[in-house]
Amino acid sequence: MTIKFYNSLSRQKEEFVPLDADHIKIYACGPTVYNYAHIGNARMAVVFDQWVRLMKSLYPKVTYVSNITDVEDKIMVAAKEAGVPILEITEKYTRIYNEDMASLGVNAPDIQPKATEHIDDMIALTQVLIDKGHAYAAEGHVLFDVPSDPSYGALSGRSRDEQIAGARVEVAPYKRDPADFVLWKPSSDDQVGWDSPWGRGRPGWHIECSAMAEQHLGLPFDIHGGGADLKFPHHENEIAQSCCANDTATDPTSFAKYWLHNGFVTVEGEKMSKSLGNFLLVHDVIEKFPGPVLRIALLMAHYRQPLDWSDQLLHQSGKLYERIQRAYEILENVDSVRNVDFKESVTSALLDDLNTPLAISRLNSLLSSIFSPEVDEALPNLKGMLEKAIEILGIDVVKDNINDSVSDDDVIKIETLLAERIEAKDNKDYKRSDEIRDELIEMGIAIKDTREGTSWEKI
RNA sequence: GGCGCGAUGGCAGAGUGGUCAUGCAGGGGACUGCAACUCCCCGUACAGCGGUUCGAUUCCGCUUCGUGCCUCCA
Repeated sequence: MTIKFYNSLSRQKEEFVPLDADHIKIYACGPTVYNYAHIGNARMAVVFDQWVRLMKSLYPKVTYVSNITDVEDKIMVAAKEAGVPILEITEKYTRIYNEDMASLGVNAPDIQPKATEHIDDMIALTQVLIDKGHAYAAEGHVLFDVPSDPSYGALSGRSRDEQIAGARVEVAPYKRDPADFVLWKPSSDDQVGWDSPWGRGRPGWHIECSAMAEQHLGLPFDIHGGGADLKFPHHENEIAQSCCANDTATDPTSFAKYWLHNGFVTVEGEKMSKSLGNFLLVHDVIEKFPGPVLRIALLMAHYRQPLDWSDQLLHQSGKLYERIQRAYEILENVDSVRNVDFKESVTSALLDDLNTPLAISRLNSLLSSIFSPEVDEALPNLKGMLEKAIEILGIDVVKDNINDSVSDDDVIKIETLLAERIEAKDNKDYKRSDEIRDELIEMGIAIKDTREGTSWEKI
């Protein structure tokens, strides 16, 4: 019952050994809230929700922290464009993010800290770095002194020389070293800012996660995660800040022991990103597809692999979701028995670096067994296995209440037509019965004949 | 330019040194008046070239192609 995963820091698959098996601590970098979340943002949320579900099924206590970045230059731009206060933007999109993720079956993090509520912590951490000679103030900025960190580059596997060679941005004149990054920057009067020992300003991006992770989890903690594009520079810089502040710069694991990174969602092979403009908003997609279908789609590929978003992916996910719903209908009056064959279970697939594609294939076999059980006596066990699988995969199986949206008048009309159709069928007047079916389809109603009679459903 | 990842049947996507992935799509059949659902059957997939091996899709090397990070990005 041990978890294995690919640790980005060691670049190999390892067995997860908790720092404290009685309390697992996980941090994952959350979104910057200035717009609707796109599918790529959702992948991060679903992947780490999946990790946390697995962890919570194995350990007595798990604390999952995932932040909201609510101070950032892009937010300031968005607020200015909309002509509203920053808070209005950040509150709106934080709420929408949480609602959208909930519709995908993502449980809220145990703690969801906001950057603006930790400015003091960031200032304090920045001061410590200055005091210890790892940071310096210059022209209202405070910069992290990268050459002062002997382990810098441990996560991303880059030497400083490589970065300089590849530097595509002009180096600010106040930087001592081109690789130095901002911990604190000055704000003009019309920009959001806080008072600090270095004047009125705002934090750089990386410092917030160092501050919030330490504040809420303590150091070191077990697992730190996020999207693969955060590995460098964001995560690299977090390690530098936290380890240097704690005089443990030579040991990158003194911040977080393991690092997990999810791959990207792509569209026609290219990364879905805001800059390319090829992104789809979760908010829009859930208008057309149930949340669980999106979640299944996001779990179709292994979390470290790219996931190509397409209509066919959604179609396939939708089919699986229908099969799950059908299985629940079949099992409606069966008592479940929780007695899982662990070796071949969905959970055991997840233990191996969160192999969701394998888990889904096992779910499919399970569904087949439910549709055609060797003996009916097997059903209670199968139901138990299904419930366990669905629970750990976070798939909300909701009975379609879509028929509720049909008006009472229409229901009467439908029932009348169905009664007429049964009569026609009894008289072997199949021409008439097919006509009735066509009429219903025109009304947007699909029917199906079962042993128990005819059921109908809004399309 | 530096560092990294990937290449599996029409599509998606696991996995393995030597017998099965799985799903979607497609074809055939069973069931049903017909549909739908469900069930059964059907495709000699592992980029190319070398090497290691009794044996490689799986290990090693090279080539080609694709893609990611190095700039805000999950």
